[in-house]
Amino acid sequence: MITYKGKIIVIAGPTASGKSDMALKLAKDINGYIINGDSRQIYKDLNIGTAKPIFDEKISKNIYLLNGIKHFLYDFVNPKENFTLYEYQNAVGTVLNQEKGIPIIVGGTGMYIDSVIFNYELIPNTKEPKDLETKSLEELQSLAKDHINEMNESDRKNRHRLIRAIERGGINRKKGDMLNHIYFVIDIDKEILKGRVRQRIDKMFEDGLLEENISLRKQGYTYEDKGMNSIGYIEFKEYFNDKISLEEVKEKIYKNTLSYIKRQRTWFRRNSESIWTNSYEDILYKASNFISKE
RNA sequence: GGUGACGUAGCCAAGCUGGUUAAGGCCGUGGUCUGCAAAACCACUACCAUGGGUUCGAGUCCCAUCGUCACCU
Repeated sequence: MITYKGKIIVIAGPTASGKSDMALKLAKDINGYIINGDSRQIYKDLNIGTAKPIFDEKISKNIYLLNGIKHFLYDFVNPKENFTLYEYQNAVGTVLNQEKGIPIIVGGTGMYIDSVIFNYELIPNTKEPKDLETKSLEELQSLAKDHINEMNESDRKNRHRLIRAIERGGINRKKGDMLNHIYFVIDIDKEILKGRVRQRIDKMFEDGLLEENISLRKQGYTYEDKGMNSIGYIEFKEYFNDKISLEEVKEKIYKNTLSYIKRQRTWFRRNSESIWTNSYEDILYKASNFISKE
Protein backbone atom coordinates (compact mmCIF):
# COMPACT_ATOMS: atom_id res chain seq x y z
CA MET A 1 0.00 0.00 0.00
CA ILE A 2 1.11 3.52 -0.80
CA THR A 3 0.41 6.13 1.86
CA TYR A 4 1.68 9.13 -0.06
CA LYS A 5 -1.04 11.74 -0.51
CA GLY A 6 0.68 14.17 -2.87
CA LYS A 7 0.52 14.51 -6.60
CA ILE A 8 2.29 12.27 -9.04
CA ILE A 9 2.85 12.37 -12.76
CA VAL A 10 3.12 9.27 -14.93
CA ILE A 11 4.88 9.18 -18.25
CA ALA A 12 4.34 5.74 -19.68
CA GLY A 13 4.51 4.38 -23.16
CA PRO A 14 6.03 1.74 -25.37
CA THR A 15 9.70 1.00 -25.69
CA ALA A 16 11.65 3.48 -27.78
CA SER A 17 8.92 6.07 -27.61
CA GLY A 18 11.21 8.66 -26.07
CA LYS A 19 9.53 8.77 -22.69
CA SER A 20 12.77 9.14 -20.75
CA ASP A 21 13.69 12.30 -22.62
CA MET A 22 10.23 13.73 -22.12
CA ALA A 23 10.39 12.97 -18.42
CA LEU A 24 13.80 14.51 -18.01
CA LYS A 25 12.68 17.73 -19.68
CA LEU A 26 9.55 17.83 -17.62
CA ALA A 27 11.44 17.23 -14.40
CA LYS A 28 13.62 20.24 -15.14
CA ASP A 29 10.68 22.44 -16.08
CA ILE A 30 8.53 21.65 -13.07
CA ASN A 31 11.24 20.92 -10.55
CA GLY A 32 10.44 17.28 -10.22
CA TYR A 33 12.30 14.03 -9.75
CA ILE A 34 12.13 10.76 -11.57
CA ILE A 35 11.16 7.29 -10.41
CA ASN A 36 11.84 4.29 -12.58
CA GLY A 37 8.73 2.50 -13.80
CA ASP A 38 10.56 -0.09 -15.80
CA SER A 39 10.93 -3.64 -14.62
CA ARG A 40 14.31 -4.15 -16.30
CA GLN A 41 16.18 -0.97 -15.57
CA ILE A 42 15.99 -1.82 -11.89
CA TYR A 43 18.68 -4.43 -12.45
CA LYS A 44 22.36 -3.96 -11.91
CA ASP A 45 24.76 -4.87 -14.71
CA LEU A 46 22.06 -4.94 -17.38
CA ASN A 47 22.79 -1.66 -19.09
CA ILE A 48 22.89 -1.60 -22.86
CA GLY A 49 20.07 -4.04 -23.52
CA THR A 50 17.72 -2.35 -21.09
CA ALA A 51 18.53 1.09 -22.50
CA LYS A 52 19.26 2.28 -19.00
CA PRO A 53 20.04 5.99 -18.84
CA ILE A 54 23.69 6.88 -18.51
CA PHE A 55 23.86 8.84 -15.30
CA ASP A 56 26.26 11.61 -14.37
CA GLU A 57 26.80 10.41 -10.84
CA LYS A 58 25.59 8.07 -8.17
CA ILE A 59 24.38 9.69 -4.99
CA SER A 60 23.51 6.60 -2.99
CA LYS A 61 22.32 3.02 -3.32
CA ASN A 62 19.50 3.66 -5.71
CA ILE A 63 19.68 7.37 -6.37
CA TYR A 64 21.39 8.69 -9.47
CA LEU A 65 21.82 12.14 -10.91
CA LEU A 66 21.33 13.06 -14.57
CA ASN A 67 21.30 16.68 -15.72
CA GLY A 68 20.85 17.63 -12.11
CA ILE A 69 17.67 15.58 -11.82
CA LYS A 70 17.40 12.86 -9.22
CA HIS A 71 16.57 9.40 -10.54
CA PHE A 72 15.33 6.72 -8.18
CA LEU A 73 15.16 2.95 -8.33
CA TYR A 74 17.54 2.33 -11.16
CA ASP A 75 20.31 -0.19 -11.13
CA PHE A 76 19.89 -1.55 -7.65
CA VAL A 77 18.63 -5.14 -7.88
CA ASN A 78 20.79 -8.19 -8.49
CA PRO A 79 19.57 -9.90 -11.69
CA LYS A 80 19.68 -13.23 -9.88
CA GLU A 81 17.30 -11.97 -7.28
CA ASN A 82 13.60 -12.74 -7.35
CA PHE A 83 12.30 -9.20 -7.25
CA THR A 84 8.56 -8.86 -6.85
CA LEU A 85 5.84 -6.36 -7.45
CA TYR A 86 5.42 -5.97 -3.72
CA GLU A 87 9.02 -4.93 -3.28
CA TYR A 88 8.76 -2.52 -6.14
CA GLN A 89 5.66 -0.88 -4.78
CA ASN A 90 7.25 -0.68 -1.37
CA ALA A 91 10.40 0.89 -2.71
CA VAL A 92 8.41 3.52 -4.59
CA GLY A 93 6.35 4.23 -1.49
CA THR A 94 9.49 4.88 0.51
CA VAL A 95 10.82 7.30 -2.08
CA LEU A 96 7.52 9.15 -2.30
CA ASN A 97 7.34 9.64 1.45
CA GLN A 98 10.89 10.92 1.75
CA GLU A 99 11.42 13.09 -1.26
CA LYS A 100 10.37 16.70 -1.85
CA GLY A 101 9.20 17.90 -5.25
CA ILE A 102 6.92 16.43 -7.85
CA PRO A 103 7.47 12.74 -8.56
CA ILE A 104 7.44 11.65 -12.17
CA ILE A 105 7.22 7.95 -12.66
CA VAL A 106 8.59 6.91 -16.05
CA GLY A 107 8.57 3.53 -17.67
CA GLY A 108 6.97 0.91 -19.81
CA THR A 109 5.94 -1.67 -17.24
CA GLY A 110 2.24 -1.08 -16.86
CA MET A 111 1.74 -3.39 -13.95
CA TYR A 112 4.54 -1.82 -11.92
CA ILE A 113 3.26 1.67 -12.54
CA ASP A 114 -0.36 0.78 -11.89
CA SER A 115 0.48 -1.00 -8.67
CA VAL A 116 1.55 2.41 -7.39
CA ILE A 117 -1.00 4.69 -9.04
CA PHE A 118 -3.98 2.48 -8.32
CA ASN A 119 -2.55 1.41 -5.00
CA TYR A 120 -2.78 -2.36 -5.16
CA GLU A 121 -3.16 -3.97 -1.79
CA LEU A 122 -0.22 -6.31 -1.73
CA ILE A 123 0.93 -8.45 1.13
CA PRO A 124 4.44 -9.76 1.57
CA ASN A 125 4.91 -13.31 0.40
CA THR A 126 5.27 -15.58 3.36
CA LYS A 127 4.51 -19.04 2.06
CA GLU A 128 7.33 -21.03 0.68
CA PRO A 129 6.65 -21.94 -2.90
CA LYS A 130 5.23 -25.43 -3.25
CA ASP A 131 6.60 -27.71 -5.92
CA LEU A 132 4.01 -26.67 -8.41
CA GLU A 133 6.38 -25.85 -11.23
CA THR A 134 6.56 -29.41 -12.43
CA LYS A 135 2.84 -30.05 -12.40
CA SER A 136 0.92 -30.30 -15.63
CA LEU A 137 -1.63 -27.76 -16.67
CA GLU A 138 -4.45 -30.16 -15.87
CA GLU A 139 -3.10 -30.85 -12.39
CA LEU A 140 -2.78 -27.16 -11.70
CA GLN A 141 -6.30 -26.53 -12.89
CA SER A 142 -7.58 -29.21 -10.61
CA LEU A 143 -5.66 -27.81 -7.63
CA ALA A 144 -7.01 -24.36 -8.38
CA LYS A 145 -10.56 -25.52 -8.89
CA ASP A 146 -11.92 -23.40 -6.03
CA HIS A 147 -10.69 -20.24 -7.70
CA ILE A 148 -11.10 -21.09 -11.32
CA ASN A 149 -14.52 -19.53 -11.54
CA GLU A 150 -12.96 -16.18 -10.80
CA MET A 151 -10.48 -16.63 -13.62
CA ASN A 152 -11.05 -15.91 -17.25
CA GLU A 153 -10.48 -18.10 -20.28
CA SER A 154 -6.97 -16.82 -20.75
CA ASP A 155 -5.86 -17.15 -17.14
CA ARG A 156 -7.21 -20.64 -16.71
CA LYS A 157 -4.64 -21.89 -19.17
CA ASN A 158 -1.89 -19.76 -17.78
CA ARG A 159 0.43 -21.75 -15.52
CA HIS A 160 1.81 -18.68 -13.76
CA ARG A 161 -1.60 -17.41 -12.84
CA LEU A 162 -2.83 -20.84 -11.74
CA ILE A 163 0.19 -21.34 -9.51
CA ARG A 164 -0.30 -17.89 -8.10
CA ALA A 165 -3.95 -18.55 -7.35
CA ILE A 166 -3.11 -21.81 -5.59
CA GLU A 167 -0.31 -20.32 -3.50
CA ARG A 168 -2.30 -17.29 -2.54
CA GLY A 169 -5.54 -19.17 -2.10
CA GLY A 170 -7.56 -17.09 -4.49
CA ILE A 171 -7.57 -14.01 -6.61
CA ASN A 172 -6.83 -10.65 -5.05
CA ARG A 173 -7.88 -7.46 -6.77
CA LYS A 174 -8.00 -5.19 -3.74
CA LYS A 175 -7.03 -1.58 -4.11
CA GLY A 176 -6.47 1.25 -1.70
CA ASP A 177 -7.07 4.91 -2.50
CA MET A 178 -5.97 5.90 -5.95
CA LEU A 179 -3.14 8.42 -6.00
CA ASN A 180 -3.75 11.97 -7.17
CA HIS A 181 -2.19 11.60 -10.56
CA ILE A 182 -2.07 12.50 -14.21
CA TYR A 183 -1.26 9.66 -16.57
CA PHE A 184 0.46 10.36 -19.88
CA VAL A 185 1.07 7.71 -22.49
CA ILE A 186 3.47 8.56 -25.27
CA ASP A 187 1.63 7.96 -28.50
CA ILE A 188 3.68 7.35 -31.62
CA ASP A 189 2.75 6.10 -35.04
CA LYS A 190 3.60 2.45 -35.23
CA GLU A 191 5.60 2.63 -38.43
CA ILE A 192 7.77 5.38 -37.05
CA LEU A 193 8.24 3.41 -33.86
CA LYS A 194 9.33 0.37 -35.87
CA GLY A 195 12.02 2.43 -37.52
CA ARG A 196 13.20 3.69 -34.17
CA VAL A 197 13.34 0.20 -32.78
CA ARG A 198 15.59 -0.85 -35.67
CA GLN A 199 17.91 2.05 -35.06
CA ARG A 200 17.94 1.49 -31.36
CA ILE A 201 18.91 -2.16 -31.73
CA ASP A 202 21.65 -1.30 -34.22
CA LYS A 203 22.93 1.22 -31.74
CA MET A 204 22.87 -1.33 -28.94
CA PHE A 205 25.04 -3.65 -30.97
CA GLU A 206 27.42 -0.81 -31.80
CA ASP A 207 27.58 0.05 -28.14
CA GLY A 208 28.56 -3.50 -27.31
CA LEU A 209 25.49 -5.55 -26.53
CA LEU A 210 27.32 -8.74 -27.45
CA GLU A 211 30.24 -7.77 -25.23
CA GLU A 212 27.85 -7.01 -22.39
CA ASN A 213 26.37 -10.48 -22.68
CA ILE A 214 29.81 -12.06 -22.75
CA SER A 215 30.78 -10.11 -19.68
CA LEU A 216 27.58 -11.05 -17.85
CA ARG A 217 28.32 -14.70 -18.47
CA LYS A 218 31.82 -14.22 -17.17
CA GLN A 219 30.42 -12.66 -14.03
CA GLY A 220 28.45 -15.81 -13.44
CA TYR A 221 25.02 -14.82 -14.66
CA THR A 222 23.02 -17.33 -16.65
CA TYR A 223 20.01 -16.94 -18.87
CA GLU A 224 17.97 -18.69 -16.20
CA ASP A 225 18.37 -15.73 -13.86
CA LYS A 226 15.27 -13.59 -13.49
CA GLY A 227 16.79 -10.43 -14.80
CA MET A 228 18.41 -12.16 -17.72
CA ASN A 229 15.05 -13.18 -19.10
CA SER A 230 14.84 -9.86 -20.87
CA ILE A 231 14.79 -8.77 -24.45
CA GLY A 232 18.32 -8.06 -25.56
CA TYR A 233 19.75 -10.83 -23.40
CA ILE A 234 17.69 -13.99 -23.57
CA GLU A 235 18.06 -14.01 -27.36
CA PHE A 236 21.79 -14.58 -26.92
CA LYS A 237 21.23 -17.86 -25.14
CA GLU A 238 20.94 -19.73 -28.41
CA TYR A 239 23.81 -17.78 -29.89
CA PHE A 240 26.15 -19.04 -27.20
CA ASN A 241 24.87 -22.56 -27.73
CA ASP A 242 25.97 -22.24 -31.35
CA LYS A 243 22.42 -22.50 -32.53
CA ILE A 244 21.94 -19.16 -34.26
CA SER A 245 23.96 -16.38 -35.81
CA LEU A 246 24.38 -12.86 -34.56
CA GLU A 247 22.10 -11.64 -37.34
CA GLU A 248 19.40 -13.99 -36.13
CA VAL A 249 19.86 -12.74 -32.59
CA LYS A 250 19.32 -9.23 -33.85
CA GLU A 251 16.21 -10.22 -35.75
CA LYS A 252 14.77 -11.96 -32.72
CA ILE A 253 15.42 -8.95 -30.55
CA TYR A 254 13.58 -6.86 -33.11
CA LYS A 255 10.59 -9.18 -33.26
CA ASN A 256 10.41 -9.61 -29.51
CA THR A 257 10.57 -5.88 -29.05
CA LEU A 258 7.69 -5.35 -31.45
CA SER A 259 5.47 -7.87 -29.77
CA TYR A 260 6.38 -6.37 -26.43
CA ILE A 261 5.34 -2.96 -27.70
CA LYS A 262 2.05 -4.42 -28.78
CA ARG A 263 1.41 -5.78 -25.29
CA GLN A 264 2.39 -2.49 -23.75
CA ARG A 265 -0.12 -0.64 -25.87
CA THR A 266 -2.82 -3.12 -24.95
CA TRP A 267 -2.10 -2.57 -21.29
CA PHE A 268 -2.10 1.20 -21.47
CA ARG A 269 -5.28 1.30 -23.54
CA ARG A 270 -7.16 -0.18 -20.58
CA ASN A 271 -6.88 3.03 -18.64
CA SER A 272 -9.45 5.31 -20.20
CA GLU A 273 -8.28 8.24 -18.10
CA SER A 274 -4.83 8.32 -19.62
CA ILE A 275 -3.76 11.07 -21.96
CA TRP A 276 -2.21 9.84 -25.18
CA THR A 277 0.11 12.38 -26.69
CA ASN A 278 3.44 12.85 -28.32
CA SER A 279 3.74 16.56 -27.77
CA TYR A 280 6.02 17.83 -25.04
CA GLU A 281 4.20 21.17 -25.01
CA ASP A 282 0.98 19.33 -24.40
CA ILE A 283 2.48 17.37 -21.54
CA LEU A 284 4.08 20.42 -19.97
CA TYR A 285 0.87 22.42 -20.20
CA LYS A 286 -1.35 19.73 -18.76
CA ALA A 287 1.17 18.72 -16.11
CA SER A 288 1.56 22.33 -14.99
CA ASN A 289 -2.18 22.74 -14.70
CA PHE A 290 -2.40 19.54 -12.76
CA ILE A 291 0.25 20.68 -10.30
CA SER A 292 -1.16 24.12 -9.73
CA LYS A 293 -4.78 23.21 -9.22
CA GLU A 294 -6.03 22.46 -5.76
C1' G B 1 8.26 -25.16 -79.40
C1' G B 2 8.30 -30.12 -76.40
C1' U B 3 8.15 -32.84 -71.72
C1' G B 4 7.48 -32.89 -66.52
C1' A B 5 6.37 -30.84 -61.72
C1' C B 6 3.80 -27.37 -59.16
C1' G B 7 -0.11 -23.39 -58.11
C1' U B 8 -3.96 -24.12 -50.55
C1' A B 9 -4.49 -17.40 -45.82
C1' G B 10 0.39 -11.69 -46.10
C1' C B 11 4.54 -15.71 -45.94
C1' C B 12 5.99 -21.08 -45.20
C1' A B 13 3.23 -25.43 -45.39
C1' A B 14 0.07 -30.43 -44.40
C1' G B 15 -3.94 -32.48 -46.75
C1' C B 16 -3.81 -35.47 -52.92
C1' U B 17 -6.64 -44.38 -51.69
C1' G B 18 -12.71 -37.83 -53.06
C1' G B 19 -17.21 -37.32 -47.56
C1' U B 20 -19.18 -33.64 -40.82
C1' U B 21 -16.15 -27.44 -38.65
C1' A B 22 -9.30 -27.24 -44.79
C1' A B 23 -3.54 -29.47 -39.87
C1' G B 24 0.58 -26.75 -38.12
C1' G B 25 4.17 -22.69 -38.03
C1' C B 26 5.54 -17.47 -38.91
C1' C B 27 3.75 -12.58 -39.39
C1' G B 28 -0.36 -9.54 -38.14
C1' U B 29 -4.65 -7.93 -35.22
C1' G B 30 -7.65 -7.80 -30.76
C1' G B 31 -7.51 -9.24 -25.75
C1' U B 32 -6.26 -11.11 -20.50
C1' C B 33 -3.52 -9.02 -16.35
C1' U B 34 -2.49 -7.50 -8.15
C1' G B 35 4.22 -10.89 -6.91
C1' C B 36 8.82 -14.13 -13.12
C1' A B 37 5.14 -8.72 -16.34
C1' A B 38 10.81 -7.07 -21.44
C1' A B 39 6.93 -12.74 -18.19
C1' A B 40 2.97 -16.03 -19.14
C1' C B 41 -1.56 -16.83 -21.46
C1' C B 42 -6.31 -16.44 -24.65
C1' A B 43 -8.94 -15.31 -29.20
C1' C B 44 -9.23 -14.06 -34.39
C1' U B 45 -7.35 -14.32 -39.63
C1' A B 46 -8.68 -19.36 -46.55
C1' C B 47 -14.41 -17.69 -51.98
C1' C B 48 -8.01 -24.27 -51.81
C1' A B 49 -4.97 -20.05 -59.55
C1' U B 50 -9.25 -19.60 -63.26
C1' G B 51 -13.15 -21.98 -66.29
C1' G B 52 -15.55 -26.37 -67.39
C1' G B 53 -16.51 -31.71 -66.47
C1' U B 54 -17.20 -36.54 -63.61
C1' U B 55 -19.87 -37.53 -58.91
C1' C B 56 -25.16 -37.84 -54.26
C1' G B 57 -20.57 -35.17 -52.82
C1' A B 58 -13.99 -32.40 -55.18
C1' G B 59 -8.59 -28.63 -52.52
C1' U B 60 -8.45 -33.91 -53.49
C1' C B 61 -10.24 -37.31 -60.09
C1' C B 62 -10.50 -35.56 -65.70
C1' C B 63 -10.00 -31.55 -69.51
C1' A B 64 -8.78 -26.63 -70.87
C1' U B 65 -6.68 -21.84 -69.77
C1' C B 66 -3.30 -18.74 -67.17
C1' G B 67 1.06 -18.55 -64.13
C1' U B 68 5.70 -20.39 -61.78
C1' C B 69 9.76 -23.66 -61.93
C1' A B 70 12.83 -27.57 -63.97
C1' C B 71 14.60 -30.20 -67.94
C1' C B 72 14.88 -31.08 -73.38
C1' U B 73 15.47 -29.57 -78.83
